[in-house]
Amino acid sequence: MPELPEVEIVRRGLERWVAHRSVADVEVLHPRAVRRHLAGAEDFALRVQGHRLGLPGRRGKYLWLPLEDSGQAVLAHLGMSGQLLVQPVGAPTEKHLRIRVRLADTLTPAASAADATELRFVDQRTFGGLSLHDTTPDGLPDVIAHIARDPLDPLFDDEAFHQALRRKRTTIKRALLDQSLISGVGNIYADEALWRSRVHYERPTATFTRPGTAELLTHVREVMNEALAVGGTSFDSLYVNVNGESGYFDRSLDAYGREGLPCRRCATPLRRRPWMNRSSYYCPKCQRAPRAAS
DNA sequence: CAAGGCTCCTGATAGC
DNA sequence: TGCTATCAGGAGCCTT
Repeated sequence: MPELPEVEIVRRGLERWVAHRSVADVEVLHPRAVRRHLAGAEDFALRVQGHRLGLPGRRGKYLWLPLEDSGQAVLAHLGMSGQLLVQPVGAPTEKHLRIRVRLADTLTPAASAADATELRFVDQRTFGGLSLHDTTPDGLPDVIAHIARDPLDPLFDDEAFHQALRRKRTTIKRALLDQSLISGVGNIYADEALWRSRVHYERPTATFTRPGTAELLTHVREVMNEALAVGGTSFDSLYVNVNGESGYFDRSLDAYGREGLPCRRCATPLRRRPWMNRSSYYCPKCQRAPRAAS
């Protein structure tokens, strides 16, 4: 399930293999994979083809490919199970191939047709998709202007984040997953960062002290950087990076998915609690529930 | 306006 | 064995 580190790995793959190439043709195999396009998938395809692709950008879990000289960009979100694969032309079609982007040129003038590759969007659960948007003057697709910077962004404002927590009347895990406050954190890394910080997921955000917020951000960054260092997490075989290679960070998870297994700090069995139609994993001893919470 | 809940989707797995 | 129920969950959208 791609979170910031996984999406960044994909972005780097696109930069290496797809940037500066031109779109020859777009084939949409599943209409739902094209998002927010009232004119339909066919119109989306027509508008994208013929353009040269610029350097891929990323904000949080969104990534995009600028269409040069158009003021527009193709925005991608991988959802839960989405993959952007660079595959040899003619490679067997994936079972859940949704969109195929044929590229007009090869990587080098000397490359033969046998080396030609294409970009494929593959997505089993179709929570993800591609869309086309105008870009703001700073190059951001306009529809993601509300997405906050991520904690690895040099311009992320720790103090502003702390003040936002103080103002909110919500709980910390909800805040970590609120992409308008801090982007790139999903269910897995939220649980990991909270476990490292010894903070219960239902702690009210308004109770955070400045040092407490600082420690939490430190752990969010640690978790993300460790995942980046090994190329992202994968544990259900649905996520692979842009070249189809699985990550292996899942072996390093301390909280997520470890219900009943001993806490790596205190050996207390970890618990899983239903939470917002998903699960929260935590150590009942290290991460004490706030008094107001159940 | 803020907060929280609902919903989209498919496949693996558990349970009977 | 084969069916059904449950779970996975990002984020737009809706309700309160």
